[in-house]
Amino acid sequence: MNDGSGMPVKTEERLRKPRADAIRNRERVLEAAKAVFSAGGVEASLEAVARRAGVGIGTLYRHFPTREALFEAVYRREVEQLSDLAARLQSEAAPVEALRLWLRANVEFVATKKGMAAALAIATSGTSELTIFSFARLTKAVGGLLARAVAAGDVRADVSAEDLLRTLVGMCLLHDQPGWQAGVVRMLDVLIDGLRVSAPTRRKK
Amino acid sequence: MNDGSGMPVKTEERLRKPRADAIRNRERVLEAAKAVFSAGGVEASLEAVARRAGVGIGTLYRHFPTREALFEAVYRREVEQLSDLAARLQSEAAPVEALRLWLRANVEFVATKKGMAAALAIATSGTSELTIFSFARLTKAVGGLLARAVAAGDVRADVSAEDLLRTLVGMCLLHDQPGWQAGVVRMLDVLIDGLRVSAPTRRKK
Amino acid sequence: MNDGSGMPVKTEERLRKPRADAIRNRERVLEAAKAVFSAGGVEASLEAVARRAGVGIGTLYRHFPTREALFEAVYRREVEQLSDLAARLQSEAAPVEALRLWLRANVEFVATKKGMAAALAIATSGTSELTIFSFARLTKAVGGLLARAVAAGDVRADVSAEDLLRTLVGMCLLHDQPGWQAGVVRMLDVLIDGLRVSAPTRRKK
Amino acid sequence: MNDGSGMPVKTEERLRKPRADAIRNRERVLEAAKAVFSAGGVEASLEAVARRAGVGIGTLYRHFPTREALFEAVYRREVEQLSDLAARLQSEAAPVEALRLWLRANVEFVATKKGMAAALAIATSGTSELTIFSFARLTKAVGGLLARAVAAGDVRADVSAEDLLRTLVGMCLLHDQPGWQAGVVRMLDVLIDGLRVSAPTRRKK
DNA sequence: AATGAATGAGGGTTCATTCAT
DNA sequence: TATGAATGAACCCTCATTCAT
Repeated sequence: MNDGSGMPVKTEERLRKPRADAIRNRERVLEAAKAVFSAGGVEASLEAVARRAGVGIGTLYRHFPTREALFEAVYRREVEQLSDLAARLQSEAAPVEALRLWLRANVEFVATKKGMAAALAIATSGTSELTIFSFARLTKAVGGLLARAVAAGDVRADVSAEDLLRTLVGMCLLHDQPGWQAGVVRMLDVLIDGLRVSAPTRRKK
Repeated sequence: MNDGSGMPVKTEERLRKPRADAIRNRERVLEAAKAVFSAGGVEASLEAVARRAGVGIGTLYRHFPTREALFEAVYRREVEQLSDLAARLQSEAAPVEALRLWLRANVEFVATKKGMAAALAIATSGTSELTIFSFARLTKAVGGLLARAVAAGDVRADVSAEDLLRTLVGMCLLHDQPGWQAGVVRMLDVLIDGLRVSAPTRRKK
Repeated sequence: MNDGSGMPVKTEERLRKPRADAIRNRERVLEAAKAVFSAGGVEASLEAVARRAGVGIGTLYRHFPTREALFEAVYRREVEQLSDLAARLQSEAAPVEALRLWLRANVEFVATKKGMAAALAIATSGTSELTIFSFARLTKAVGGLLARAVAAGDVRADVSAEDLLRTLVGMCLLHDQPGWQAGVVRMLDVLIDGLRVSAPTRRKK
Repeated sequence: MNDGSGMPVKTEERLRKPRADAIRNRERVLEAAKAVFSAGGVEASLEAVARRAGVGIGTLYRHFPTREALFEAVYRREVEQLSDLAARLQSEAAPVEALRLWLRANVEFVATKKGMAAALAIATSGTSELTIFSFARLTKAVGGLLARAVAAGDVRADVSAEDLLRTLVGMCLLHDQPGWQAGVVRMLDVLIDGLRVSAPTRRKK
């Protein structure tokens, strides 16, 4: 899989040419898919994606042989962003605040990219090998924040990362009601208050 | 044909036509719909419902001329049961406990009748007039319990019934993971702790 | 089939009871069918007919076991009216005028009962045994008028009743254009002028 | 991939993609549609058309996204041929003869391509913008011939092109009876005799 | 590699017709 | 007899996926 050396070892002349446009097309499809899944929901047709990307449907299939593969590719980067954010918050905010901010960031994501809700739902309940990876990554992200808060003595220890993640995602699934975003943020605060070990500082809005 | 009494009973209010099979079929379709909506989500095919119910697709359409009508019929009874339970709990348990029990009852419902999750989701996010009614009814149920707890000074006043209901439903939506039920019950306790005005009594498992 | 006498001859007790409502229902269905076929075209659903008649679909089928049978029954009386009219015109108008009036009467029929066009079309092109009878009857009607005019020396002899009937019906089939009725009447006059043996008296409107 | 000349031809106006099969399929669908619409009327099922054409239903829809589009494609060429013929006859035959020949050509068309009857019927009674165009074209065709005959003093002036066209089409609609074609030709002659201003030359068969 | 034509399964829906009550 | 419930074939149409060019 990896050449490993800087010198051409194989006779595969394929390595040279076909890069530029192939990569551009792949990128275009990803962009289009994000937009289309956001706007039209997860059920959007792949033809619509291809059309928006300005490529043939066949090209889409070359890059992403199944619908799942495309979906995976689309939200993998989102998952990575959230994961990275968790790492950053670990060192940039107090334990409980870091947790709160990360949870809210998720809400933001769903608010701006409707497709994310489905993506997260799949990540948390899907059975495919691909989604398992994403679930693990997100669990690790929230688990790290949670563990730090527990270690600091701020948060009770009997709640698992999985449960918290699942709750978060569930809360975001019903994002079609007016005012859902404010409601979810409010409930996250309530939840965090419930998590606190003692004297839950009632935060003022 | 004969009412068994020996005397002709001609009063037209007598069942003009028995329809043993019609009733049975209607029931079967409802059962099937509950199961299928549970497994396949709200978008499940009506043909699948008919197939599972063991009736022709035409029969399904006769009883429920629109998809909406079927939904409505499926979840109306569940919604009513939950609504009735809330009324009963109002007078049979202490405010916070009543709230907790009702929330848990919802989880039970979803656990035993998978269809409920979809039903609740529809009730909380549907846009049809029918679902609006159901949403209102559930909101009223939880709102009553919430208001009582607030009035008793046990629970903070800045959380709306809508938000609480939506959170509950969201938490139940991902019910395919192993151990989801225990996790949700745990998170509900956390949530209630967060709702308490003071000294959250940490409940022991 | 016919009792023939005024005294009960058969032990078939069925002869007494079931008349009144059965006949009424048959009549109602016929009326409804005429209305529905007129309004909704020939493709109208039989359920719609039954609904309009206020009877069950089963009842409709009891009286008219096939769609064809119903259709036949509906337009048979219309055909009979046209046939009777031809007989009357034979003795009440001059040969050519009688022909003209009868042709126009057909147009009137179609104008007031849209279904008639289809009925006539079926009568002239249908292959079922039932329609053959109607075709024969109408052919005889127009044939009588035509023969009389030929015998009087007013009309050429090389046009068959079938051709004339078919032409008439065809002209009426396109009855959806605005002004079709006046147009058809005008063309019928032209046709009659063409039929005349000599000096076609140009009729003034 | 290579134009065979040995030199790269990059001009984009070159056929970007040959689609031998696509063209063949389109043609097949058109043929099938003509046949099926003829046999089963305008309401014939598109699935039947696809079946007869030997292509998948999806292919039919790709080429003709709506039923209307298929109609349009089917009869446009026929209408054009008839229109062109009218233009040619204007200069190649005496006024009345030109009219007669054109009317007969229509009969021929229907006789050889049964689909034409439906096509003409649609053209004369359809309400879509497409059919209006076709109706206008045919009206213009017959109108030109008619006007020339009127100008020559051969034909009465009080018959409109629309009426004449509609009559012609109606006459051809019932083309399932044996001997219909001879009958229609005969009636067309009668009609033309009726149209003549004076001394209708009785044509011998 | 890219394209887009072809395919057909599948979902929604209607209705003619049969059959149990 | 009258009723209307049940059935399923047939239509329409969409789209995921395959394949020839």
